[in-house]
Amino acid sequence: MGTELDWGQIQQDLENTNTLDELSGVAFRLRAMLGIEHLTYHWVDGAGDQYGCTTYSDTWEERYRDKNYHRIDPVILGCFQRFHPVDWKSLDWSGKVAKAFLQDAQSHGISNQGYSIPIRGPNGQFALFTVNHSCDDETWQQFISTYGRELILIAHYINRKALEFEKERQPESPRGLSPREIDAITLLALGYSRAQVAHSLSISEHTLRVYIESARSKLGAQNTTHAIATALSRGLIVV
Amino acid sequence: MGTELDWGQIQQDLENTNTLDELSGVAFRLRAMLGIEHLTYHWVDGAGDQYGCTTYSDTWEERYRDKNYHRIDPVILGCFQRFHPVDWKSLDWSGKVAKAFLQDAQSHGISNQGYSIPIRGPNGQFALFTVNHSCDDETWQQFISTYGRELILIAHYINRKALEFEKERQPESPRGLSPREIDAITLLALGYSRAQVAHSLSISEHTLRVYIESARSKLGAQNTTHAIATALSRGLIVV
DNA sequence: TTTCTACTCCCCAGAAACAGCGAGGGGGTA
DNA sequence: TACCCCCTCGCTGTTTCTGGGGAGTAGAAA
Repeated sequence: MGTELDWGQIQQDLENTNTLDELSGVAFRLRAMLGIEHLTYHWVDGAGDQYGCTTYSDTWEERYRDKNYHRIDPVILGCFQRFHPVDWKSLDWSGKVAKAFLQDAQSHGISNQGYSIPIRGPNGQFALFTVNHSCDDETWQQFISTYGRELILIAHYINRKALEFEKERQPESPRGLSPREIDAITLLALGYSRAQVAHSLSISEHTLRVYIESARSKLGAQNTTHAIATALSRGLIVV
Repeated sequence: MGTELDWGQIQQDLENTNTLDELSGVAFRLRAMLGIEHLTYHWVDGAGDQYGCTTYSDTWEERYRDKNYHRIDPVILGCFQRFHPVDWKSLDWSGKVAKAFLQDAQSHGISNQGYSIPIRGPNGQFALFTVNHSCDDETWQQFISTYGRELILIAHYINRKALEFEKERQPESPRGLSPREIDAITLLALGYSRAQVAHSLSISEHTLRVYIESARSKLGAQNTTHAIATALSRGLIVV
């Protein structure tokens, strides 16, 4: 494994990256710089419309998507509730499905040591940056303590780049919700009924419905529950 | 301004920080290390229940809270929609309220140059790390390009510490949901009606209701919408 | 073996949410 | 000034959800 990263080069490299495909090249070059076996940036989208760049095999990538593994992968589930980087060893692999997943992963070339960094952006965006290698625990510990800070920064910069691409992909500007709309759906998300919300906000239930309706249409949601879920996952409201 | 940060010392300092009050000490020491006038970590909570650590005057801090400035502060509004760090100059200060806010801030000792880094954690947590100084544009540019990466890391580590404090404040042990229950509420969160969900899962609508009911009671939720919001914010389902 | 949990199905009546309509006042922006 | 968005209130009927109840299977855990 190398000893020091050339940040000028990394930033230059990212600067010259203009498409998602080119990001894969960055992944491979970073892998070489770090001297590890695998490196992945994975934008996690609940709908399964996920992408990123990886040095894993295409086979595994496809399999992961086909099997909807992002719903059971302990790495994703664990990181989703954490802020700090996570060593795979500290995750919960006790479940039956988790064990089967682990076995399947290893049979597709995923190494035993892993370290994943959760990254979050606006509107509830969530991504994972992962380094993966096969070695003993001590060597791995050494690697993490040497490169821990650098890995956080790499995760940050790659995500920044990915968000740029995303912005180009969907220039739709999701209009924000008005304060009253936010109040309304926040209280609904807290379990209040319409009547209770209307009372809390000191407005009539009819008025309340107008807010819910407009929030729903702004969010492109099918129904109230969908609107709440959308607002939550976009980070428009906090419960 | 200094030239190189001693990360060992910074991490040690954070390690020894066990309360929110002690975090203020860290802020002052970091300010000295960076050789700037002000430094702020600010946890932004939609409900206004915000806290953090700052080297700003208590007067300004109180005023900020009293006036609910977090609702109009262009720094917060701007950073909330961005991922990358933001120089205050690139924000939109054109509004009337924004100008008044800026003037008020400067009359309370806030310097002209500012650089804010948005940070996000699980469950929609959002915080800002800001450095503030008075100097000309060129000097400031120099400072940012020298310390940009370090500032990102400082923001990361302080936020990690703040989240630890927060977790101590509200410990909870959520029982997991069964696979069928997860399927059910996930589809509901995606906007499906009961009938559609039942059809998708190839079960009767009656059965579906049992799942929703049991999920609701496990989550301690008042109604279906509440259950979905709870599951989402606990990271039990992903949409 | 017993016990527990997960999964499946069924009934009913009342409460709540839904969809779509219209209308007026206030405030800021162009 | 005109325009747009936000906030507020109103009506009606239809669809859906809610909250009780009970009951049987299979598999895993104790």
